[in-house]
Amino acid sequence: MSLRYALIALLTGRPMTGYEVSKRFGASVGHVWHAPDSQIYPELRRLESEGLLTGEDVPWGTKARTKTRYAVTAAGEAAFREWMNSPASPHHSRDPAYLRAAYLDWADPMKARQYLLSQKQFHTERLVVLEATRAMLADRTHPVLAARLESIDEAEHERIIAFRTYAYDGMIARERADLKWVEDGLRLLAAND
Amino acid sequence: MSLRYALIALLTGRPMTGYEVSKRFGASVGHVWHAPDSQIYPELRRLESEGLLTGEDVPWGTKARTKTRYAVTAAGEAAFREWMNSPASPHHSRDPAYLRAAYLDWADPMKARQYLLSQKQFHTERLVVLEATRAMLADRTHPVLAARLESIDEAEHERIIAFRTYAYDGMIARERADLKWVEDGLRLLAAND
DNA sequence: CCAGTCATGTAAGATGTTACATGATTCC
DNA sequence: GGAATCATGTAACATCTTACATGACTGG
Repeated sequence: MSLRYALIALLTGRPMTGYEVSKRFGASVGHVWHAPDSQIYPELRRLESEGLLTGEDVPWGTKARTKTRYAVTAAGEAAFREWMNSPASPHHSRDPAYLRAAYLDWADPMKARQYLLSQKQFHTERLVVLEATRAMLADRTHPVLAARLESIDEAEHERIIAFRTYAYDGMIARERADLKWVEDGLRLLAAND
Repeated sequence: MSLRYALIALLTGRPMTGYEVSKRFGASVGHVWHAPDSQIYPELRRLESEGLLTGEDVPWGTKARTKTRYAVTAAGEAAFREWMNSPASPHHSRDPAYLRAAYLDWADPMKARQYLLSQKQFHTERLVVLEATRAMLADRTHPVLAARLESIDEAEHERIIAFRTYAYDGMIARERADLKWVEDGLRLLAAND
């Protein structure tokens, strides 16, 4: 259910084609919510059919080819606002990392170490990307944020930026906690073998 | 795909009926991996049909009623070990909390505050439960862990407990980070309104 | 002219959620 | 006798993953 709101949220920044949306989901939005193309295109169509987005055919290339540029409608903004104001259902996290960690005694120590090292690399890389994105939000060089700010009263800019960076602060804090945890795991393995 | 390994992992502690498994998923295992009854019972049957578990009918009550007690087979242990040794696919976290946080400017400030307060309560309560469970693992009063240890050479006990508590340390650290983040959010809201 | 990007999906299957459904047993 | 617990699901639907599929356009 969150995918649709992630899509609307993104498109409040500025209108985009499905392809652009899909690229964004591989980058900044993807940090917050991941989805593959095969979910994005159909969901955009569904949102359009429900009147939360408009799909405008714009010419592309030399021939009579077109691409669809989606924009949020007033109804879409209202639906998003309503979702934002609705109470959140408790979120069950289901992270296989904890399951593996708890039963690491069942793994070959070599493989366990390899696993933790790959986790370490994953978190390290993700941390770099998150921090870079947060910096782009803070200094307003983030393209979608910049587009969004243009359509908004300047008095509100600071507030919007504060919330966007706040979300990244949470993700960054979590990554740091996870990274430290993985490093503890490597020490634990080393101590045991 | 992880549900089945969570089930096998739990049952390596000791044999259980579907009902006991389901209760455990509402408690300690549930911290690591959540699943409702409607997933648990069919999956246990599937695992039995694949030979990873055995289902033994044991009498229950006075009449000819029976319940099924599941136990891990050698094949089940092998499959679990194999999974533990396989490289982990990158895990895409999809936490609606970050999506909401990033767009908190769209919410009514009152509702945003209520939302964050409910998040705070959720994390606080979860933290208490996680710490209590971790303590029970550390002092070996956790029933499933205790049962598991009985069937295992004492030289290995420390190692097993270390990994079980290590998993909880990760979840606890994450909860603490999330809690701090939520509190920052409340301060941010207060500063803005 | 060829590689990379832009553009848009379908289809099948796995997984997870929500709601509903039923009855025995045990303990007070 | 009644409430809580034990026991076990089905059914419908939503969501997500994985694999496959196609072709035009752009820049070097």
